[in-house]
Amino acid sequence: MPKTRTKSKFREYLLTQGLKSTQQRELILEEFLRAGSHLSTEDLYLRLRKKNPRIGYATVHRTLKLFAECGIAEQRHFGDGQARYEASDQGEHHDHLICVTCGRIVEFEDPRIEQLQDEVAAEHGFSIERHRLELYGSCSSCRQA
Amino acid sequence: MPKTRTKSKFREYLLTQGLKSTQQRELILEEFLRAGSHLSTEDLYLRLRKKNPRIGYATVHRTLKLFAECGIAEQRHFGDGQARYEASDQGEHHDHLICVTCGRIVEFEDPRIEQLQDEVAAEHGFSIERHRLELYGSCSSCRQA
DNA sequence: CTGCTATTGATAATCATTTTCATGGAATGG
DNA sequence: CCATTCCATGAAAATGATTATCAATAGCAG
Ligand SMILES: [Mn+2]
Ligand SMILES: [Mn+2]
Ligand SMILES: [Zn+2]
Ligand SMILES: [Zn+2]
Repeated sequence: MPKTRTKSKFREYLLTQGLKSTQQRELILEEFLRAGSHLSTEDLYLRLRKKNPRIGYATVHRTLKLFAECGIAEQRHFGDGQARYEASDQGEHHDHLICVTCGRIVEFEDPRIEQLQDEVAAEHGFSIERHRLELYGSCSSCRQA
Repeated sequence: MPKTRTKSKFREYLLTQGLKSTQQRELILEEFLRAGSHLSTEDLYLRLRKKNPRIGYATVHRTLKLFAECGIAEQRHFGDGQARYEASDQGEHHDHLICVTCGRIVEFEDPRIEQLQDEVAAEHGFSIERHRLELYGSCSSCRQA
């Protein structure tokens, strides 16, 4: 959760994998942590270009995948055709409410739902390794307008 | 649910929309209903080519979208990058268990989960218009192997 | 420093999906 | 039955997101 901790986790990952710590990777991680969650590769790329116009899209893309491999970020898909990333909260899990009008995303976690998912899976002989729950609708401000 | 009913619903839709009933559309619907559920455009296209090699991919694609518009089919995305379609059970809803090893898909519906989703949404001031719940894991046969 | 190797970024390749457009076919009204 | 109109079709190209390629560059171990 603290940015410093995330950064050291990433540097450690690079070390153990024989990868190099570079200016770009530092910059991308810095901006990724500064920016709000659920941003697409393009979102982050555009933000980064303002600070360093020499950064390449491919590098941003590869670095975000690295973040995911390393466990400091998670990839999401909300049905608009592009991958989004968010910083991961160390083993914590949450699902999403998405406003189809304004795009607002609210995170939630409901242990009762998680429990029922396990039950359902067990009834069908499945063991779950991950799941995906997204609720699409309109947020209160969009309904008033 | 009965195929004849689905077919007449489609023909009726074509009529009311000023669209034409064609050999291809009849053929595609026939094969769509015959084939198992959750097939991709390509899956259906390949099946159709065996019977009529002159059919075009674009036509299959457009016709599947027509089915969805008309309400006789629903589009799904299970994270493998391609859209899948299944015949819709008239207002009935279900979610999916997906085996990440063999690709098997099991359908389920749990009113308790649906209920909790509504509660969670209400707590955050959202009104849900649709949702998506997918449980990924391994089925019993894949775990034994 | 030097040299080895990973990384970078411009560009091209992929892959599913969607569009384009010339041709063919379905329906309607003589 | 014919003509006309307009929709549908299918081959091919366009799109958009993602991923691969490759020559030039930059970490880093020695
Ligand atoms: Mn989130
Ligand atoms: Mn299904
Ligand atoms: Zn909203
Ligand atoms: Zn399986």
